Amino acid sequence: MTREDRDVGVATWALFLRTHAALVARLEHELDEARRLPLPWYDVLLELNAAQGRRLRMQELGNRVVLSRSRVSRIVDEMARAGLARREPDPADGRGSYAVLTDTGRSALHDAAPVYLHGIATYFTGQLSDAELQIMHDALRRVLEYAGSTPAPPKQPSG
Amino acid sequence: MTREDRDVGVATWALFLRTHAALVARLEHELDEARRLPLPWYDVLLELNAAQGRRLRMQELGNRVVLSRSRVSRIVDEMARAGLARREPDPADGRGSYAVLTDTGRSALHDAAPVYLHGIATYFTGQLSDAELQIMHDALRRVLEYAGSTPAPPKQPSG
DNA sequence: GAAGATTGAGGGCTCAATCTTT
DNA sequence: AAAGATTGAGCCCTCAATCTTC
Repeated sequence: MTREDRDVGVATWALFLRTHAALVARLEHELDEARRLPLPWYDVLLELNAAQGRRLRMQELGNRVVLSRSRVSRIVDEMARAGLARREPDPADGRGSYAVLTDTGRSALHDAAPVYLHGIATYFTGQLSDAELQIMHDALRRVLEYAGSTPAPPKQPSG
Repeated sequence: MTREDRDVGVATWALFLRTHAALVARLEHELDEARRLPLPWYDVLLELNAAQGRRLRMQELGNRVVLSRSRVSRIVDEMARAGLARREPDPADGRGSYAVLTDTGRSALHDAAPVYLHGIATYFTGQLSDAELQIMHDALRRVLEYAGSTPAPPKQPSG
């Protein structure tokens, strides 16, 4: 790797950080503006809707939305209070607890999805060619897999 | 844009979010492990070091590290207490205030840089080909510029 | 005693209000 | 009264401790 290439690497990393910050702020703003919906709530709705039986264990939900179990626990509480989800104990294992999407939640998702999708289409994919998109997809998959495969900073250790 | 392409778009966006979370956690961890240095501190050191006279106005520093003015104000306080930076009033404008890199700060940066650079090289650029890196660089630049150019969610409005 | 989940405590970050200088 | 910066209030998030069930 030449010196220029290394500079491109650091520069790209910096761009990655700034772009992430800008885009997340953007989408959060539009989602809140249009639907009064925090981004993490949207993510939870999305994952629950995609899951078998529209329900997920707390831990699994946390993994998918990239939030700690404790945060998920509180968010599901709030969403339950708002009627978008409800809790259900796991009949097979008394320790486990499910978050289940309600009809209200489902309709909130269908209501919010166009806003979010439009944001992505406008600010992200809209600025990229099909080829770029495909390359980024493959590249990010590789990076993510590597970061996940290696010894990892223990996020919320077992006990 | 075909249906598959749109799916790739959303999937890539999702990967973007997950990869960002994983990588930042990674680098933060290694930097803290090796040098007891929070990532925002590293960023501040970096920007101050790169700046004219190794000093920057609070507002400008905030822009560069993607942090609010208030956060920067507090971080510079902490870093001053740790001896890595100091404050200086702007002689030309009594309202303004500079953050200035100290020798200690400079040496802390030189100490920490290899750790950070190594992390980027290992987890990010190391997983990408030169071509991919170049494409990502150009693509992100375009996305960021567009997100910045458009009416924007007012981050900390003027007054 | 380990696993799933929740609760308590605390840090990071932003917004709004305030203070100072122009 | 506007601009630069700091302070006060409060949300979001995680870690550690705790409770319950296996």
